Amino acid sequence: MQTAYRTHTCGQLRREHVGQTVTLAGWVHRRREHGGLIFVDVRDRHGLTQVVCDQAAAPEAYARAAEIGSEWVVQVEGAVAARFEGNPDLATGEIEVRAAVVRVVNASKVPPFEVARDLNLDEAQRLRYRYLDLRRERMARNMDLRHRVTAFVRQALNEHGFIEIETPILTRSTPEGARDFLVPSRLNPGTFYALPQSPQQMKQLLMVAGMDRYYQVARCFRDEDLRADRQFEFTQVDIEMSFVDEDDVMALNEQMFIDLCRAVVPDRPIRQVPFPRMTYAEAMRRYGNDKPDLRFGMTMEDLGDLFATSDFAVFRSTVDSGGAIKAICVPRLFSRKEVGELEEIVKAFGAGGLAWVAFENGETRGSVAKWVADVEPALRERLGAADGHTVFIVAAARKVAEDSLGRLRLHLGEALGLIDPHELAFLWLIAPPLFEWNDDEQRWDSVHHPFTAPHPDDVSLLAGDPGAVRAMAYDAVLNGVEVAGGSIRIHDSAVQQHVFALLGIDEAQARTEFGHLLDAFQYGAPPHGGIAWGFDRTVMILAGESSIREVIAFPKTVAGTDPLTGAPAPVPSANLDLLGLKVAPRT
RNA sequence: GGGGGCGUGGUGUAGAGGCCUAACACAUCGGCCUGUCAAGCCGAAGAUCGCGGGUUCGAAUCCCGUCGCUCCCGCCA
Repeated sequence: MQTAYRTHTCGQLRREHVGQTVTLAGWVHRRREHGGLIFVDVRDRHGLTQVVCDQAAAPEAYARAAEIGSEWVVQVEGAVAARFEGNPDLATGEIEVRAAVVRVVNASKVPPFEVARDLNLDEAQRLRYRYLDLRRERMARNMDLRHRVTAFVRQALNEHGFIEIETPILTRSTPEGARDFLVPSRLNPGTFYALPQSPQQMKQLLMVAGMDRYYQVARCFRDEDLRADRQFEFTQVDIEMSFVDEDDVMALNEQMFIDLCRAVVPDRPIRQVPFPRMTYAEAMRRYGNDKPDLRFGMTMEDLGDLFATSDFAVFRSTVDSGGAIKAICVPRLFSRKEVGELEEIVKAFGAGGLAWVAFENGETRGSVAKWVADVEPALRERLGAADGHTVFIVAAARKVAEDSLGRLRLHLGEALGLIDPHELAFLWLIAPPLFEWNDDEQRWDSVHHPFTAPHPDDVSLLAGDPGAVRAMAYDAVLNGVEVAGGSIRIHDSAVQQHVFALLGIDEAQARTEFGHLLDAFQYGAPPHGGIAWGFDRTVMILAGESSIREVIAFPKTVAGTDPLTGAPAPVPSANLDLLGLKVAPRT
C-alpha cells in the first residue's frame, strides 16, 4: 500500500512496527486537545491510527495539529511507539505515531453530519452526501464485504470451469415480466432498446453456443416500485450450465453458499447442512409463504378435519365451501388488546377475523373456546399446545388463510424475539407450479419465467390442467429472503411454443419477440439450466442489514430519485428532437 | 394506484393547545488543560418547529392540502 503519500495504511501498524519511522495519510477522524498535547485519530478505509503531537517535542507538527478540523486530509510523519496504555477496541490500539511532521493535504468544510459517529441519519441527507456517508465505518465495512463476496464468487466459479461473459445492456423489450426501462434509438427514431431485466435469453443462447458454463456479475433493470429490498437496478450473479439437472445446479450453489459464509462471516452459524429441501406446496401449507424463515417454529397446522362436523357455523361453512382452517400455536398469552392488534394484521391480508384459544392455568378461554371443547385434545396434540400457550386460527379461502396467518407468524416471530439474528437458515424451495392463473387477463402466467421446463412427469398435464404442472425450478431462501432462483430450461422448441401459447403469446408474436431463441433451439440446443443470485440481498443479509441500500454505493430513494446527482432530470428539447421524442403534458 | 410512520438549530432527539422568550446531547466557535481514545472543564453563537392554508383569543402541537424521506399492499416473468 506504499505510495508517494504514505508508507502504511491507517489500519496496518502493530506492535512489531514500533521504532519504525512511517508516513500516514488520511482523514481527521477525531481530535483531542490537552494543552501541550494533541491526539489526532487519522482514518482511512482500512482503520484508525492515533497520532500524538507533542508541543515540546515537535512544535511545528503541534501547531499544524492545532489548526485542523474534522475530515481534513492530513499527512503525518513520525515514529511508531508503543502506547502507555493500549486501546483494545482498536486494531492499531497497541501503538501510536509520534508526529514529527504534520501536513495539511486538503482542508474540509465542516461536514453536514458527523462522519465519526454511527447515527441513524435521515436517508435523503445520507444520499445527498453519499461520499461522506460511505466514509463511515458501517458503510466502509459493507462495501468491503460486498467486494469480498464478489471476489469469492468469481474465484469459486472460475475454479469450477466457468467463464464470465458480458451480455448487452441495450437489448430488445419483451412483453413478459416487469416493466422495462426504455432507451430511445437515435439512429432509428421511434424505436427503443430495453435495459435487461436479466440476461436470461442471452445466457441460454450462450448455452446453444457451447459456452457450457457461463456466469456474469450482471446489472439488471426493472422499472417497478422500489422497496427496502428492491432497486431499479440491482446485481445478479447469473449462472448457466449445460448438460445438468436440478441437483447439479443446486449442489454447486449450495456448496458455494456454504463456503462463502464460512469465508466472509465465519462466526455466523448455518442452521442446517445440507440445506433442507421443501416443496412449494409444503411451504405454503406450513408457512403460508414461498420463502419461509426457518429460524423459528410456530408452523401452521390444518384443522379443517376437526371442524368438518362442528356446530360452529363459521368454521363449518368455511370447510363446506372448500376453504381452510389454519392455526399456529404461540408459546405465550395475550391480552385482549394485543389480540385485537394481531387481528388487524390478518385482516389486512384478507382474513375476516382472528379466532383464538388460550390455555391458562388449566382453563381454556378465548373467542372460540366454547366451540373447540369437543376437539380440544386433538387440537392441542396437533399443535403441541400446552398451558401458557395461545392458538390463533384463521378460517378463510385457503390462499387467504395461509397468507394472512403466515404474515402473523412472521410478525410474532420478530415481535416475540424468537429469531436469532446471527443464524443463517438456508433452504431450497422446489417444485413450484409452472403457471398461475391471471384472472384479469384471463390467461396463464409464468410463475418463474416462460423458459422454465415443466417437470417431465407433468408434461402430459400441459394441455388439460396447466395449473397442476410443476416446474423444474428451485429457489434458495435465506432467513426468509429469496436469495437465488433458477430452473432447468426448455430446450425443445415445440415445448417452448406450447408454453408460449398457454401464456397467450400467439405464434406471430412469439416469432417477432422470441424468434431468435426459437431459431437457436433448432440448431442443437443442449439441455441446460441455471440460477441467478439476488446479489444485493445476499450481501444485505450477510452484512446484517435490512435494506439493500446499505450495500449499494449509490442507491436511489424509494421514489426513484438520486439526491446526490438530482436524477432523474429533464433534458434540453434539442436532445428530445434528435430522438424524435416529445414530452406530453401531465394529465 | 392505495394504506401507515416520520419531518423541530449543522446532526440526533425532547416538547403533543397557553408552562415555549422552544429543551437536551453531539457538532461548530472562543478559552483552560501534557496521556486522551465518545477526553474533560468554562463560555458563546446557532431554529420564525418542511411548505401553504384553515380552526382558535392563542398552534411546533388540532384540521386540510402539498413536498420530502421511509415501511407495507398492489406491482416486481
